[in-house]
Formats: sequence, C-alpha cells, structure tokens
Amino acid sequence: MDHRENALTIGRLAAMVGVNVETIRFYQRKGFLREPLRPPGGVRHYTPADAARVKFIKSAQRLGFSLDEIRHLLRLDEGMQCDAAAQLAAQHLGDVRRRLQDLRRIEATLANLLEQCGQGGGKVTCPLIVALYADEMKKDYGSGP
Amino acid sequence: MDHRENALTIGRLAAMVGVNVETIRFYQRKGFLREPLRPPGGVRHYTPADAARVKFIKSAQRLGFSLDEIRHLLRLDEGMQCDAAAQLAAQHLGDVRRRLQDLRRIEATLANLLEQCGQGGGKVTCPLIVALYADEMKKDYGSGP
DNA sequence: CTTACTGCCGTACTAAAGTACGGAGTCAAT
DNA sequence: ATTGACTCCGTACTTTAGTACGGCAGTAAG
Ligand SMILES: [Zn+2]
Ligand SMILES: [Zn+2]
Ligand SMILES: [Zn+2]
Ligand SMILES: [Zn+2]
Repeated sequence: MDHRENALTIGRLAAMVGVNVETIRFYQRKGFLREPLRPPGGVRHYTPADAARVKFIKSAQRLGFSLDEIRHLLRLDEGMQCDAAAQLAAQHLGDVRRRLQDLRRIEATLANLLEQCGQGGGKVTCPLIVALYADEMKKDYGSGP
Repeated sequence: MDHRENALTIGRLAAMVGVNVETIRFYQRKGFLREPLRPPGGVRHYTPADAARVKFIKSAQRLGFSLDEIRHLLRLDEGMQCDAAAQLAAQHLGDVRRRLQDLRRIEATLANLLEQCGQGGGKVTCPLIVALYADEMKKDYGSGP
C-alpha cells in the first residue's frame, strides 16, 4: 500500500470526514489519532480506521461529549468494557439533564420577563431591566460548566 | 464621603456581590464599570450603584446572556428603550429555545443508547460505542454557538 | 525550469470569562 | 513605627477546541 495513487492523505481524510486539515493535525497532537506509519521523509498515510475514529469523535461531540470525555470513550473502545461505557454515558446523561433543567428555568424566567416587558409600553423603566437589577433567583442556577 | 471608614473598597464590593476582586478589575477594564472617582494616589471608592451593576451582570449571566449581550442591556438601561430591551430579550429567548431543542434531542439519543447498552451484558462490542461509530444523525445539530 | 499544489512542521493566535502573580503603594491598628 | 492587610497596576496564564501563518520539501504539469 505504498502506491501514492489514491492514498488517504491528510487532505483527503479531512475532506472525507468534513473537518479542517488543521483539525486532524490537532487531534494527532492531542493523541486522538495515532501517528500513521509513513515512508521516512514521506507523506502520512491514513487508513479508513482513522476516518472512522474522527467520525466517532465528531458524533460524540454532537451528543455533547467533550474531547476529554471522548478520550475516555475511545479508551473504552480499545479496552472493551460495556459497563464502563454505560457508566460514562449515564454520567454524561446526568450532565445533559442538569443543563436541561437550567435551560428550562431560564426559558420560563425569560418568557415571563418578556411578558411583563410588554406592559411598559415604551415607558421609562423597563420591567425586564428592573427585574434584572432586583435580581430574584440569586442562586447560581444557570451556568452549566 | 471621603471618610475611609466603611468605604466601599474593591475588596468589599467583591465580597458583597460574591465575585473575585479580579473580576471587578476585569469588568472595569472591559468598560462594564466606570472608573470610580478617587483621591489621587488613593484607593478606589465604589458606590452601591456599582454593586447593583455587578449584580445586574451576574443575574443576566444566570439567564444565559453573554457579557456581550449584557453590554447591550446595560446600554439600554442608560438610554431606556423598553422595546429594544424586549427585542434583545426575545432574541435571546430564541437562542435559549434552540439550545433546549438540541439538548432534548441529545437527551433522547443518549437515553436510547444507554438502554441498548444494557443488552450487551458485558459483551465485547458495546452498542453504544458501535452506534457512535455508525453515527446516525450526521447533521451538525448539537452545538449551539 | 518554473509554477502550483500538497503535505509537514512549529509557532502563534482566536474566543470567553475570567484567574493569578509580582512588585509597589496605602491604610489602619498595634 | 512597623506590621499585616488591602489596593493598584500591568502582564501573563487558564480552558476548550480548534484556526491561521510562514517556511520548507516533494511532486506534477506546463
Ligand atoms: Zn458530560
Ligand atoms: Zn421592557
Ligand atoms: Zn443570547
Ligand atoms: Zn455498552
């Protein structure tokens, strides 16, 4: 497989999975992708497995996993422990649900404020602004990490 | 009001509103707080209005406004236009709702995957991982800005 | 042979919202 | 008057997930 024709170069890999070339290099530096073998002084040569790995990363990101969490998932992939994977996912599901809670609360408050804001009718003191100054809800609710 | 006793120094202000001293300085640099008058060579002297302003910022942050959006809100506060405030808030409410959508979708997917993961029973190939590799949902849904 | 493309590499920069630090200067109290 | 706590200031560092840049090498076409 050293034929330079149709080899999976970094550019093609990037295009293939729809990311920037620099992103591939970045993943390499961070250890998400192994450094592929290559004829010394020559050009890197990726495999479909590398493409799959990058796609995996991107999929997991779409589910809101951070690269750090994804690093763990990838390790699990190598080591193969379904339970551990489930645990990670469950934990992350917890994260997601907490963020959902926060957002719901924020949505309610905001919608509420907006409704009150209508009352102002172009007046001098907007109830929305006032409410923010008055600041109910002191607790550090909204602000998932 | 130049009596140094019980003057609202930066440290007290910070403690009062529950933020770091550096955060106050940061807000100053960014123009969120005016530079308070002070005897030349002396110590800054804040007012309750400054405290209110910082609290305002923190409240708005709890509602998920970015500092950039908050800058606008503060300008509105000075200039007083209820409509404009409402517009900003409505826009942000849109942001929030979009994020909610994303999160809900993520939650569903994740919960789903977790359920399937149970089936594996410690097996070799975790369906969760596999699903990520297989990657349905290619679209760049999740990832509000 | 020159130009154009890639690839490779290290380095620096980006956004957001702060946090940390080191060296002076100031203040209030012991 | 000296301690110890604050304050002031500029600068640098943090985190996350990349992007961008500039120089250099190898290859391909014209
Ligand atoms: Zn998580
Ligand atoms: Zn209003
Ligand atoms: Zn917004
Ligand atoms: Zn599993």
